[in-house]
Amino acid sequence: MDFSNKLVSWYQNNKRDLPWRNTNNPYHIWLSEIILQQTRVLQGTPYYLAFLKAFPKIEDLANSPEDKVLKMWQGLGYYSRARNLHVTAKYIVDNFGGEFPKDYSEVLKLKGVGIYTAAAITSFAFDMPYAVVDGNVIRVLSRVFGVSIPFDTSAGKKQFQQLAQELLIVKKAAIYNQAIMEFGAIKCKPKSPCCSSCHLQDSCVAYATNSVAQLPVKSKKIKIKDRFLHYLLIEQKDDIFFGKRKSGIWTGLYEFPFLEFTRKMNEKQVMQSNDWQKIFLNSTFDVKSVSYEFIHVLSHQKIHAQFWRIKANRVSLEEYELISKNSLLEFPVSRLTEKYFETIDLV
DNA sequence: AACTCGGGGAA
DNA sequence: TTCCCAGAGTT
Repeated sequence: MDFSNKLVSWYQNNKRDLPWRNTNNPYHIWLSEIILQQTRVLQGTPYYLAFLKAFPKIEDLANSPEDKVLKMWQGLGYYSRARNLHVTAKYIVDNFGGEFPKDYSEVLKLKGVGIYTAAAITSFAFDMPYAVVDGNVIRVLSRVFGVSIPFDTSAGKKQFQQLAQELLIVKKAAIYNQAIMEFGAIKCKPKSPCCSSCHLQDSCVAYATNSVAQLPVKSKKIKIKDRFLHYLLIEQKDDIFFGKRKSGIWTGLYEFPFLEFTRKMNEKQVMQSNDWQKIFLNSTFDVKSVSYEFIHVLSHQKIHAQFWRIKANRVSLEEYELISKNSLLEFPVSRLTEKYFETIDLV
């Protein structure tokens, strides 16, 4: 039996029971695919179930306020996914009467849907012959066929895409795509792959050449930048300054006003900075406490954060609004802010 | 082509 | 620590 049919056969006997399988509903499949982008099944599953419960139909999602969508997405990361999910739900309701487009090029046009997700949706929902290429597929193909070109280059992407499309069983697109990804996820794993019990061992180039651990090949490595943030919880009576981020990391989430530095600053240095003095120039203030340093590590940033609790009068901050302290937990916030909330009494 | 965008789990 | 996860959008 050839590679593709072996995979399908393996899949039918070894697949996990996941909540977005065994459905042809394109709304459900789209939702699951957006949630699972760069996200593990274990982490994404509870979000998928919660979204379907809160928004049973795409119209429910389209009619929701963005802040509610972001609040439900809180903790999952890559928040542009949630904003694009919401934008696309409205777009489908407005332009397609709530019915998911069936044309590949139309699906690919949707915000937040790239070539992987377009192939996943059209194949899983409509059994159309588009091969998926995700991290799992790249790993399986690079090892089995000994493809050592870096996958994060344009030439590499093209080569893996072409190989995947050649291997696709056109008449069984949905199950084949599921099979190769499932095989990569639970058998041909990144770190300790199960080669000893692998039914493709005899035909695996990487296994024969003892290069399983060296594949796939990635060319660039990201460098992490340190950021030093001082969040200011400025309280005026029972209110506190809070605002929605407009750009950069955590766009769309809410946060306290903050001062940012490129190096570690002590409290005195922070209070002597121009940014601090600009905020408190015409006001009276009293620093009640300063938290310890929270270390928040992201893929490309290491954030050092401290939270200042300050009572003040006559502060004005244009980009922020004064909200009631006891409503803070209703807003979508980053995991960093959420973790800070877990350490204090807000009232 | 390079950069940006989260958070967590596994080794 | 390092890697990478059912990647996409912007510059």
